[in-house]
Amino acid sequence: MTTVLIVDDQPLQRYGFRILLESVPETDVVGEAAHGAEAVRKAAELRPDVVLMDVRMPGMDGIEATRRIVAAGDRSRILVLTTFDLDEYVHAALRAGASGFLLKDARPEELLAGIRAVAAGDAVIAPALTRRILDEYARNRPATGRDPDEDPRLTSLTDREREILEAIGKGWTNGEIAAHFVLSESTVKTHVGRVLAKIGARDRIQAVIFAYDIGLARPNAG
Amino acid sequence: MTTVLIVDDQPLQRYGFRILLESVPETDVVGEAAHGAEAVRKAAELRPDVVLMDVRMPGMDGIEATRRIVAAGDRSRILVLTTFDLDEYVHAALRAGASGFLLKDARPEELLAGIRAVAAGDAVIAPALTRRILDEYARNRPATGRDPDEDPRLTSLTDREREILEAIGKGWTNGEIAAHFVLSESTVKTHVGRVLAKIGARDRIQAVIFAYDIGLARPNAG
DNA sequence: GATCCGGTGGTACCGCGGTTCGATCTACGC
DNA sequence: GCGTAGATCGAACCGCGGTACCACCGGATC
Repeated sequence: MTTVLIVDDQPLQRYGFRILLESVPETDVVGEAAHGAEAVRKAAELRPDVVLMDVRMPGMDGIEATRRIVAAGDRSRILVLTTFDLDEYVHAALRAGASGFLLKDARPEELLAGIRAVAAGDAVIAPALTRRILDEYARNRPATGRDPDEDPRLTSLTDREREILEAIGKGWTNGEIAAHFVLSESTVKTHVGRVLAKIGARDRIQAVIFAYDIGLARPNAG
Repeated sequence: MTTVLIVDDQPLQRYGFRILLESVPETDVVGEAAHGAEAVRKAAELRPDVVLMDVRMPGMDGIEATRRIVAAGDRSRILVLTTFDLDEYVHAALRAGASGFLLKDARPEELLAGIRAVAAGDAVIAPALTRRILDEYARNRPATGRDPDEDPRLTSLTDREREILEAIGKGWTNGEIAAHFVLSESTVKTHVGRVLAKIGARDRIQAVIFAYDIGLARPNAG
């Protein structure tokens, strides 16, 4: 049984959520809140498994409320809901510690599945938003300051050589690189040799260090 | 109607997917491939809306195949499927240009929903994986405030071995390490061998990466 | 057609890296 | 005194890494 706190400034909207959640046996609505401050208070008091959080609310908005609930250390998971898929909302909500972000035009089953996932400790994001987040993520992870592309020693590398350098940075042997890119080991050696020459490294170990220094490789904590 | 190309080296797995996809009216299986190379060829030939791509395959794997199909500029969307939720796979697949990443233990409805989303240009990720991606995305790199001393794999090292590991992290050769500490190269080799064994690295390159991961070595910007 | 570049592939060679055997020496604890 | 752990050194061995040199192909450019 998953306990849920519904946070939305519109009574009708809260009513709709309540009806939906009470129509299935696995969720139990333990409270409602009409604005951020009330949400923070009730979250601390009711300790729900999941908080369904609207973004736009008078007074304290859903983002700030999310931040405070997360900061309070309660184990409640926050599932943010909004009508608008503005990037700022998504960014802010996730930064604030939300476990999920769905649009209000989601189908009922999607919302229920989202609550299930969030309650289980997983995360959900509306597919339409996932696209944009992934684009950013795949493009070498968010904003860590330095952009590898800017390094002059990298601009001289061809696309393939850059891929090879990344592989070296992962600690792969020539054989592993060959297997991964489906090349012969000879070809890999040729590429590696050119990479080393271009970036001014005497061996692949210096190349690994180079990759970390310019941010092409990143420490993998934990 | 969404056209789908099924890529998996296991015929039984392909069969299962085909049965599932043919059980609903909205998807149409237009082809199958048993390995990466065939996938690339058939994707170019059949131009499916969605490619269901297995990761682990003999010869060219799913990651490389994804990269090539995306690079070819076909509008096919790739939905990567795997049994293992290794971060390495997820990273690689997304960087390769996949639009989605699901685990094979997904329920049939989830897979169908994923195909729907991907075909619509959205992206999907298994909730269990989304959690980790968001963690990385949301916390904008927490300044690696890790203390090397805390790592249990380091406590087993003697003082000398720890010095050696630091030297390895700097990219020094055995000869350079010997010169710096005024030792014979044989001794350095002995130490290095023990360090590798203790931290579980197969060669000094893995040791360098290890040193960066635990914060013993730090990227040197510029 | 000629040329250049990037990617791919092969052979041959050599040295470093890593392992596996040893071995001696010191410091410390029982 | 004895045992142990750590540091030091050596010989021999093998494989991977790196270099040198050459070759072929496809596409872009001249």
